[in-house]
Amino acid sequence: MADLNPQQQEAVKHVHGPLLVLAGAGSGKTRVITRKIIHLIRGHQIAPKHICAVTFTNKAAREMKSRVSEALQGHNSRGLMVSTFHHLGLHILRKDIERLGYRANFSVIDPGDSLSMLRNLLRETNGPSDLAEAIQARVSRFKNDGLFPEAAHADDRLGEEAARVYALYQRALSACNAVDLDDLILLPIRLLQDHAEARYTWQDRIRYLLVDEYQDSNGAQYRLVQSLLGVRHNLTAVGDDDQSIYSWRGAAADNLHRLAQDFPNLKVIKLEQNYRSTGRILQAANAVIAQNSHLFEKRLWSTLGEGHGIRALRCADEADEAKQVISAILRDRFQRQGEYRDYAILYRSNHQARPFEAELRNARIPYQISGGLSFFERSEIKDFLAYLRLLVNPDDDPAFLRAVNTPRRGIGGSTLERLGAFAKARGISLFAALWEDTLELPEKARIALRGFAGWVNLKAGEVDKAELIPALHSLPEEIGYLQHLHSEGDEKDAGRRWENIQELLDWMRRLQAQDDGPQTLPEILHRLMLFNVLEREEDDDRDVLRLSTLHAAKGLEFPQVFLVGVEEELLPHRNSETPEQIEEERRLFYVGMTRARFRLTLSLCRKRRRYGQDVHPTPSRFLQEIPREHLDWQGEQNPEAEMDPAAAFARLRGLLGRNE
DNA sequence: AAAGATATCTTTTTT
DNA sequence: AGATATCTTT
Repeated sequence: MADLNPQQQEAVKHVHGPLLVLAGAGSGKTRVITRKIIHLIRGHQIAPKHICAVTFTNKAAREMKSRVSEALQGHNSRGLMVSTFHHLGLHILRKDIERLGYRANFSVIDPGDSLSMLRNLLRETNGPSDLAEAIQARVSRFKNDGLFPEAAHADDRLGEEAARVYALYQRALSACNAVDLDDLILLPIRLLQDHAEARYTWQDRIRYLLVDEYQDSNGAQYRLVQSLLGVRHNLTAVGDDDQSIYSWRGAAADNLHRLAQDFPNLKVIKLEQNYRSTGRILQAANAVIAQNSHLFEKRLWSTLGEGHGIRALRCADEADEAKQVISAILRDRFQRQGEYRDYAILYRSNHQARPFEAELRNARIPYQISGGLSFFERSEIKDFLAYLRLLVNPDDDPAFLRAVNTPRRGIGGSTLERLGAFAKARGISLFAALWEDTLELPEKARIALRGFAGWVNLKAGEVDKAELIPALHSLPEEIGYLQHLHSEGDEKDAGRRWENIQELLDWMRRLQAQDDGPQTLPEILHRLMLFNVLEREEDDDRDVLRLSTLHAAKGLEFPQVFLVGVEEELLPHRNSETPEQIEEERRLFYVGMTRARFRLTLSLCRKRRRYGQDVHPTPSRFLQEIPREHLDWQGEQNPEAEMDPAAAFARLRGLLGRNE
């Protein structure tokens, strides 16, 4: 323990009772959790299966797990649970969902399917189907707040409508034997609340619960944590209210505060020594975040020396910004003989990545980008997964609808509509409905439907018995998917899509080959549903430059960070209006700054294209919150930055002349 | 059903 | 500007 500071040690050694660790950026919080797990296992002889650590992302979970098992070497870490909240929920449901009236082969549907289900429900009930997205967000919000349909209320029209549809939606899901992402938290709450036996089992199983990024947990997750703790209260919550950036998703940073009320004997430890950033970066970040109101006071300090000031780059436009940033990276990398992975380009919203991607491709620099279009949103992947889902759970209506006519089988819209109405009236799935003899259909349609359904049944049995992966490999051919791809687009496109399917199969094969990897199709499928990108361990070791949103950068660190587009309307984002929203934007900026170890560069543009029109952004207000002595403007002088934005804007307009 | 023309919206952030 | 949805025409 000699390599931990006194506060970290205290946190690790505090084993019994509730503990809150207020961990500033770069204060070694992941280390504390990891070490505590090891301490529990080695020092206190706790069986790994009684320890559960919850992280915010899959990646963080993977990292933590590998660090623990590395340190444990001799000890077996089998049974140790390190996962996201959603994964934990899935784990619980896999064991106990039958108590809630679902069957064990339940599907997890993606947000796209959930949206179409909601849209259909709205259409059927003459609701505002054009507002399906907004309603989906509201329903999701209910769920994130831990509210079941009967408890969901709202005081506006849209909310009322959402509450109404929420109930229908849950019923529809249950007819399909399916759950959505939010249910992975919500249903376990219901399970633990209503089923004492399950409650005791899980409370006995999870004796030590450690939660990372606690400031980003939402109401539902808070309730889940409470119900898992039971009377034991062995909770270690680690978080930082200054890094709370998910309130739009229902996260409540005052979950940190609620802990103090819920547990009078809560022990609070602050970690204020920063091991990541050099002094001037930290001082600048401190100055910025000092503008916010705080739940807990803390002040980060570092012993890494003063370091460089923060470099500020003024660029002509977004293309110039990309050019300047990337040539600065190239120059620096050459001088230091460093690696691409030492640099990250961070931005507020995804679309800002575009000019950078263009520039990087141009310069043939390898890069990795966060977010954007996910692998699992590609139509060929969705199609293929729909087949797999159907083999596991034929009642999965969204999967059925997708698979039944891809490739075309001559089952038209009117047939499906009639089938849908029949199923709805009886509260059964489409698959179940098509076997009913009372269903009135043209003979041709009936034969087509039952032919397809018969194939599903046959194949499901086959996949169950035979060697799994070979059986799946033949699937795309068997359903004529390759042909389907070629009939849809050009050669190149079809080839790429086919490769994507092969890649997915390959990924499944590797998942299965892992030590404690999923073995059966349902297991593999459940695992797949919780990823939005194909994540591979090898990816973490590649020497590539990182492009990332500020949100996705949380928890990461880089020797050098380029935080781009530091302009009003972008950061803070134009939709952020209330003081609370501005504070969240400021935290986002703070999170970005504190990712940097020894060099932080900010950039902003004089001109930018928005919706095809030129705009002249003003420097972000956050820029002015950085003490001037820590800010080094590059190139020409920047009087604008010191001016009031309106004055700067007027001056810019003058400089650029008439063209608006 | 498919191609082509036109209108409309887009840019928050994600497990 | 570029992508996507919707409408028109064959």
